[in-house]
Amino acid sequence: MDQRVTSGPQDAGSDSPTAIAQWVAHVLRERIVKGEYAPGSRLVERRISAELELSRTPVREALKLLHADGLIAISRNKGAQVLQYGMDEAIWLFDVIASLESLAAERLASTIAPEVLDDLEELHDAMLTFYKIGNHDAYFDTNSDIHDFIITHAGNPALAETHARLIARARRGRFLAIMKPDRLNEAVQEHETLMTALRNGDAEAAARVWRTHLLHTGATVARVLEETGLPT
Amino acid sequence: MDQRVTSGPQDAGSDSPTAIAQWVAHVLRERIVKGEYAPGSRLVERRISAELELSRTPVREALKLLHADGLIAISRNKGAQVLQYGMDEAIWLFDVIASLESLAAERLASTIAPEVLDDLEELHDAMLTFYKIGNHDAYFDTNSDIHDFIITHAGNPALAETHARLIARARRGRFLAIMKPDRLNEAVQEHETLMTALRNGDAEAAARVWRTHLLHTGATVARVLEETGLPT
DNA sequence: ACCGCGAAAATGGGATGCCAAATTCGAAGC
DNA sequence: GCTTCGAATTTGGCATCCCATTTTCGCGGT
Repeated sequence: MDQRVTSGPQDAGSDSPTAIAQWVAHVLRERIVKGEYAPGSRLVERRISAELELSRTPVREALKLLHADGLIAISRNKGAQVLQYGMDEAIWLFDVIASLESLAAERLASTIAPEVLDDLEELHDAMLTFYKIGNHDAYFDTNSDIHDFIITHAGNPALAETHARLIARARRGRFLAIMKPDRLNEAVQEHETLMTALRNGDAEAAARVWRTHLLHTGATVARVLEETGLPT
Repeated sequence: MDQRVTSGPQDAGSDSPTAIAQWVAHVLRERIVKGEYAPGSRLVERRISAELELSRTPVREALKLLHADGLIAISRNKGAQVLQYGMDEAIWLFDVIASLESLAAERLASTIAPEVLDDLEELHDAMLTFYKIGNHDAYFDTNSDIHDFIITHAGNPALAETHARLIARARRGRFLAIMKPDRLNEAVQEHETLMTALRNGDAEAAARVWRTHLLHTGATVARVLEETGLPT
């Protein structure tokens, strides 16, 4: 297999430090998220270095990054192994994400400036449009943008960092779980409720609906994980 | 090479992989938390390797760990730098920690087994005793044990990991902030309220009081940071 | 056939050398 | 005396080598 496709390490912002390691981490992360590396797969430093045609050092750093992301376990003479991902993991993960994004929504509701709200309204409208015309890819992308927007504009860097640490694992579930139409309707309604709360500056309502929204999403992911293949 | 120093890396559980890097990280983390390395200090790989008498590799890994802890920034040719820590950082941090521990308390309240509650009662009683006799060190240690206990027994590994990532920074503030007596009384009362909620299996009340408790703690830390030296 | 046992291979951790980029500092020019 | 430019130094990133430990696997004994 040759992942050395039309985009080498140098494409990913060579100016930033440890750019190569981050590129390697990105490549491996995508493979794990997309299931190309099944849970339990062994990621051997020397094999990956040979495949990507670089030394073990950046690969090793990349594996540490994936470990920090919670995607792999690293043991001494067994290589890095892709962690299992099932119902329990999804529930646990979204429980935490729900708390964090709820906090973000709460803080955002009480501090949001009109022009920031306008930007969010635009994203929201775009999402609604994609929803109505049935463009699922664009819908999900815009949906992710909205969630990121809320986290980013909550004004809490520590919150943003903590959240960022968890999204890789969340994406892992979302990739398997193409939301069902019924859940989709509910999700859109929850988004609508959040917007109302933000417009009214109702922090408590924003926090509540957003936590519920994410817990529902987690439950949906867990359900899909249960229905499809049971890893482990 | 033989890096055998008094109280060297091999003391910290040589069985686990990357034991040396973790030992180095521990050493440096303590120095940062205790203010031995002031904010803005430069942590140079080669200098630390020389001082600890080992090669740059484990030191480099340790620096990555501290970076993941949010204690330092790493830039290409300037060495790792200790991040600032002031009011804002403390508020941000405890906002997130409050959300996480609140979730833990909520989940624990609805699932706690009687024998687990008994263990927690013991910790709680011990803390009250230390409080009454004025043993502040033991009080704070037991207090930390209680917080850890709640996180650990909430039954959510993702939550525990996420929380663990943040405590290093929290300790940084707590080291500067020896709580004031008035806040201490309030804190003890909040602990008492939590225990009541847990005994009654009242998840909502447990979540509410525990979040309040941690937000108060964060505010106290911020206040002390404001009163003492203003870094930045 | 089956069970040990030991050698060989696999594998991650650590040490070290080299390189590129950035910072520093002194000398030259104004 | 002040500014500017360039060379030397500093410093982290990457490559490569060696080592300890674990795993694997084949051979020999029972």
